[in-house]
Amino acid sequence: MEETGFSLDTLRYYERIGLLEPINRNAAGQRRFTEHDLGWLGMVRCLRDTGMPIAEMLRFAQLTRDGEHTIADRIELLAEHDRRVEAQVALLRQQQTAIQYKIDWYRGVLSLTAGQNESATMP
Amino acid sequence: MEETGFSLDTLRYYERIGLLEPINRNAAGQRRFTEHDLGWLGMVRCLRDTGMPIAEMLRFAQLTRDGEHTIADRIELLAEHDRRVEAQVALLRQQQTAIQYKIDWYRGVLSLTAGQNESATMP
DNA sequence: ATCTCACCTGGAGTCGGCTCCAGGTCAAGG
DNA sequence: CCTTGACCTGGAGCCGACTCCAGGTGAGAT
Repeated sequence: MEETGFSLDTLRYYERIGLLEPINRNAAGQRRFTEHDLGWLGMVRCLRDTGMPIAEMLRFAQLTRDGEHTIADRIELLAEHDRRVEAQVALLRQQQTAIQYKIDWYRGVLSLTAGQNESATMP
Repeated sequence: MEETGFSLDTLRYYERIGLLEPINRNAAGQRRFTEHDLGWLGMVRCLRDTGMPIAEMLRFAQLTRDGEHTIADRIELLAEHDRRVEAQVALLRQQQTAIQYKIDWYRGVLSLTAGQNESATMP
């Protein structure tokens, strides 16, 4: 199995549920991914890793299958997802700040405690 | 139920699994969250929303229960999580760029098609 | 006084997203 | 020629994180 970045089982699963159109097989019935498949898988990876649920990816897949006249819909779908990603990043940044603040706070406690030990162990 | 940002069921679940220490009750047996509880819940929200699995939050909760001598461990845990969040944000940004690129590409197709229609509808 | 209603409990169910299993098929290497 | 190993299939199982259910309780409104 070529390194698509997904496990074989996951690829089979994606094909089963229709997120991938039926993959071509060689004489022995084994999947042979085309460049086209790999391109689509790249898209899937991108959407999945940015948190798009499978149900929505299925909708996107359906739109791409339905032809050129769905392009406006596809743009809308992606643009909305893009907005969600934007929001997600903003929230992550904010929460990261809180985590870092907490770490710094702990560091403060730690240096105070070290100070205490210092004076306690140096009478 | 006060707005902790979690559903009542989720709060009960968190208490059951030990992510929250047992919550004080009023005479009727209903939960009354203290400021301390709310502070901890804020932390939980922060960690959860940045993708920390419950198992790791449980570990963090255990460390805080175990007292001051675990502070170095807590710093380490949070610092490592912080690194993961950093990586997550970087990846999201990258993938967002790909999504935006795709949107632009679709827009290009769309304007070409519109152009075609234009010339097609204007003989 | 009775009704509504928001909470309580333990336990079971759901959902998304995989992941594993048993049994079978080919192709190539020793 | 036989074994190994990577793939095939349909279907079942698993995991994390909730979410819902049935039956019950006490407090306040009508």
